[in-house]
Amino acid sequence: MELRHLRYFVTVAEERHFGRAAARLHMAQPPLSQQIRQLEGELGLALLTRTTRRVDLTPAGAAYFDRAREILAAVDAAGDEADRIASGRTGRLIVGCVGSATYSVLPDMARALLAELPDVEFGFRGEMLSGDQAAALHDGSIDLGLMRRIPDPAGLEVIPLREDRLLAAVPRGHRLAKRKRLRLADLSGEPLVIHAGGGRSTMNTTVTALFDEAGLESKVVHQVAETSTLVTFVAAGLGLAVVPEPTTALAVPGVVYVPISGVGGMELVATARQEDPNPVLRRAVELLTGLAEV
Amino acid sequence: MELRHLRYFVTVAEERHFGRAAARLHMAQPPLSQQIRQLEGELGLALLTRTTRRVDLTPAGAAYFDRAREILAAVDAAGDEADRIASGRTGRLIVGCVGSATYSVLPDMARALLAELPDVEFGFRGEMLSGDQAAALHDGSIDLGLMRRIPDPAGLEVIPLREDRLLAAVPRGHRLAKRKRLRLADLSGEPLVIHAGGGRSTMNTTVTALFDEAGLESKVVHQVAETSTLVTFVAAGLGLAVVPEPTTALAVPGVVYVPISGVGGMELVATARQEDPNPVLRRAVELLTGLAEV
DNA sequence: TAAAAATACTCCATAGGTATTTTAT
DNA sequence: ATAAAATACCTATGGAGTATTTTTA
Repeated sequence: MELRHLRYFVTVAEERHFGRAAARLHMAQPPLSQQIRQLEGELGLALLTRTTRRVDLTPAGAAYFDRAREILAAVDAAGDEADRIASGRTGRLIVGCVGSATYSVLPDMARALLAELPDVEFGFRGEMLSGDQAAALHDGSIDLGLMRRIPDPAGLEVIPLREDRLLAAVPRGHRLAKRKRLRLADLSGEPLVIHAGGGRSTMNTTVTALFDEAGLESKVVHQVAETSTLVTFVAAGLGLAVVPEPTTALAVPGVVYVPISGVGGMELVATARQEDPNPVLRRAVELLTGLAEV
Repeated sequence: MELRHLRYFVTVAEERHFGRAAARLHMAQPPLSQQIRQLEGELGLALLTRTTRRVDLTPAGAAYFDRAREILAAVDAAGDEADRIASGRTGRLIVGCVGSATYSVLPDMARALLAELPDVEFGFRGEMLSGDQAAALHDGSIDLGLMRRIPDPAGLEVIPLREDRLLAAVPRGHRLAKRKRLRLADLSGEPLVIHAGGGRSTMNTTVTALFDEAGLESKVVHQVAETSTLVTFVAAGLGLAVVPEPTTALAVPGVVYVPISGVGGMELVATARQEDPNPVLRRAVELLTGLAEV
């Protein structure tokens, strides 16, 4: 059976006349009769009762008529849907994000994406470590990652977004809290709260490396999984922390942010599977490239 | 576009391999490739990404794959549904019924029909006058009528079901209530409650005709639309009534039913549109014919 | 270089056309 | 008597087959 049979049957059922139906279908009446008979033969039942004066639907034909119309509409709808997806107007996009960008960069980006692609279904996963995002990109559980630059982004496409200064998060009242700026050495010996996750966490690796390279002692008193917890711990006076600038969006009372001089910033990048054909991703990448240039 | 394209695409999408898909479809690989390309051409978009090592679905292709499977399943389901309807296993049947049969014959029949045709959707309309049922059959608002035999059943098929004796409904305590049987003359001069509806009501016509033919006076004090009201009025002592035997199923306290001798019974028949092709109706008619013979 | 899809061509099955007959009102 | 569907037969489009080339991992 083919869609042709359904199209022909629907037209005959609408016209209740083989001649008029054939005209509407731009074909002759005999082949139309043949095709309808062929359809009835395949179904093994009568869809129409014909006399020379009347063509009528049998009860089975009436039900089949309804179904056939639904099927033909579904065929059209499937094409339209595919078209919307292919053009990037509809689709799904799961975005991962590191903790430090979850509270300022991610909301801004979500706003921009939703404004530009209103019919796209977005999923946002905050507080993901950069290394976990790379794995999630490969296994397909996210389509786009907002992460720190990682050493080996094999098979991944990297779009630079911004460079974030490093700040020290200091409890109000601490001797360093009044400083306009400070140097890494000022933190030497101070109790530190750092990100958990070891090598999978870029913040953990970076902070540890900075102290090591400068030959300074890092006295880690706590390792926490979420950026929000990190800041809360500082506010509670449990220690100091080194954070990228967007973390200041977490304006927790009792925490003061002081820029650290003499250390490089941390790059925030958007990452996607290389040559991922998802048109929504392509449009999102274009949009992010534009935003980064501003 | 034809179902062939959907079948081929679904198979390729399932196998992710043109060669294996072609084998499953019992055809060669080149024409399969051609048909898929033709489908993509008609849709104006890519459904698959092919290399010599991998065949993958594009996002649009993944969506189209889901839809195509739904559509193919719908095509099968439509055929199955038509088949069930054609064989009378599924369908709709609206049954009309006269008041006197609404309370005993109709429930028995409903039970029998539902037992035999469990997937059929029945609709029952009780308390319909025979004339109204004939009209309802012609305009399609009922498919089967349980009615009294009418004089001119043009275009209708009539199946005799049973002959109902006529009884007098008498209030308890009335002088006739103790009689084993009575004659029509005993009712002459008594206050009568009869069915409303004039010529459209067979009960009305029959009772009126019986008195006229016997040259007896009929003293009609009330005309009511429902059989239940008729019996209630008798119970309330407003008058006597002539009713067919199945009405006794309405065992209202205070009403005694006494057989009337010397008058014919009233035939109850099932009526349907002549040559109505509805298989459910055909099966119902068979069933009723069987029941009537018992 | 080897596996797989695409291309080039050939063939025939069948969708669709024309002429005519049958059927029901 | 007539309108309309069915039948008979013919034509030709295009779906499917075979042989070969191209591509990429």
